[in-house]
Amino acid sequence: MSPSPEKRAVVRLPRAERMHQIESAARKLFHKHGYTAARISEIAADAGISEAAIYKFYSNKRDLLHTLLKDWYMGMLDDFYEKLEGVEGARNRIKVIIWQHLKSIRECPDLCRLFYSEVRSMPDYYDTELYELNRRYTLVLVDVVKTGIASGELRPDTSSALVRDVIFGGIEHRVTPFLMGRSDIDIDEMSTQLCDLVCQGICTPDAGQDMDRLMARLERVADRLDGKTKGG
Amino acid sequence: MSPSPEKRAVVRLPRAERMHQIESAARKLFHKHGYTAARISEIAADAGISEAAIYKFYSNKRDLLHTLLKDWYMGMLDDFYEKLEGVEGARNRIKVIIWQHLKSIRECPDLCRLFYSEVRSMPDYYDTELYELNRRYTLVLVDVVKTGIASGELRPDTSSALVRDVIFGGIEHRVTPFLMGRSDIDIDEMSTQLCDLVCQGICTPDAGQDMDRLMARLERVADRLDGKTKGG
DNA sequence: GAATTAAGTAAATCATACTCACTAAGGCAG
DNA sequence: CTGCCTTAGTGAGTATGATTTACTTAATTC
Repeated sequence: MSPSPEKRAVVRLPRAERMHQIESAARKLFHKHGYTAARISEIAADAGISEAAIYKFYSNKRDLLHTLLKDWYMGMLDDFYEKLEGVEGARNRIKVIIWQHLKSIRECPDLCRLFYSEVRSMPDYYDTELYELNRRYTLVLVDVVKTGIASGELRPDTSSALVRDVIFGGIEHRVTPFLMGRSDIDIDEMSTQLCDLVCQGICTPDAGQDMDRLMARLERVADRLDGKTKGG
Repeated sequence: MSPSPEKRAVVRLPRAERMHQIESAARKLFHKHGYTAARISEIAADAGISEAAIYKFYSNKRDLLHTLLKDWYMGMLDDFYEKLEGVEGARNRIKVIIWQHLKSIRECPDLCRLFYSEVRSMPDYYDTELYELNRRYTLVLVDVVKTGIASGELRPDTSSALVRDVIFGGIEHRVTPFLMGRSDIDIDEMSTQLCDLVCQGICTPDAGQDMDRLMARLERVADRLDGKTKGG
């Protein structure tokens, strides 16, 4: 009945399908063990193929990692453009960018962490496609800031690059405990707080609040006088 | 004259001295090749000993890296306390912290980069002494902000943790091209810009003593009117 | 000057990314 | 239907580099 040394039939899949399986396995195991500790052998086993087969699709382990992250980044970029559509005003647009960025992180903390720890700090990062994608991504914010300066909504001496670094760098630090699995994040609260912090610095101050307070006080005085004179 | 298979005499040094040599070599080679690509064998050769000897002093390659970075961090912490002495006012103290942090980075970009890329993102970072040192380091800023809130100099709804993340995260991003050897940094300009950006957000807006004077006058008027109606 | 400690080594071990030389499935041209 | 050719897939390596082991010998102590 069952031929003894049954040579398990080799399962062959179309290229795209197999790559999808490999990438799923890689993502799972990079997440579980981290990039360095994740073993190609384990990824291969999980994808149902031999180690050597991995190298038919990716030139090396790093290339596999970059493939995962490029997909993620391209999705995030699309989200930016989509969500910004129809939003007017520099402050509102900045808020959307912050919110959307936090949402992407919340959805894929594993990929985000891989990007922070394994890609961005490598010596050859500036030569990678991911660097280019990241540039395009952060450029969205830079352009919003520049437009805001031109329209007069933002201080003319604002450094758009500094705003970019403060926002993306601030988010990165703020989000680290979450990426390490030590806490959760409240996207709405965090985006509001950060946007307020940054904008109350870079928005042209509309001394309005003070004026409001003054008016309110004046009104109270007037009321008092009114009441007194009416009553007396 | 010269004995042929001359067995090169083994040079023995006191522990502290040898460790110093190893750490110098390690720093040099970590800088030259990056942590992963730096070879223990090359570090050993540079320090004038065999590979195996390294393990008499450090439990592994990572431990050697952490030793370098702990020294650096401890020096930075001392600098903070020293430079803050005698500086009054939240805004001035924040400026000093930013300036000093940038100066430390400028002086040791190699160590800074190792910390960013090799230490902070490791899964076990939270269990390391470096994590504790980093906490103490950033706590200096957090305390300054809290004191500033208490004294009324900073907005009462300021999140000290957010300020910390925005400042240290912003600096990290701002400084990355420099760490990668692609640009220089102007400490004075950068610290002024960043401090202005952050403080004009978190400082209670003294929309001018002008406004205050105006309001004081208004109050006097109100009081006088109050007195008049009371008296009359 | 014997005993102990500690600096140092050479050679083995081990883990793991990556390569090589090969097998065979299955679409397609004739 | 059949032989060819592209390509998914494999098993058995190779290479490299961190760490371990078992040992040697210089310095220190009593």
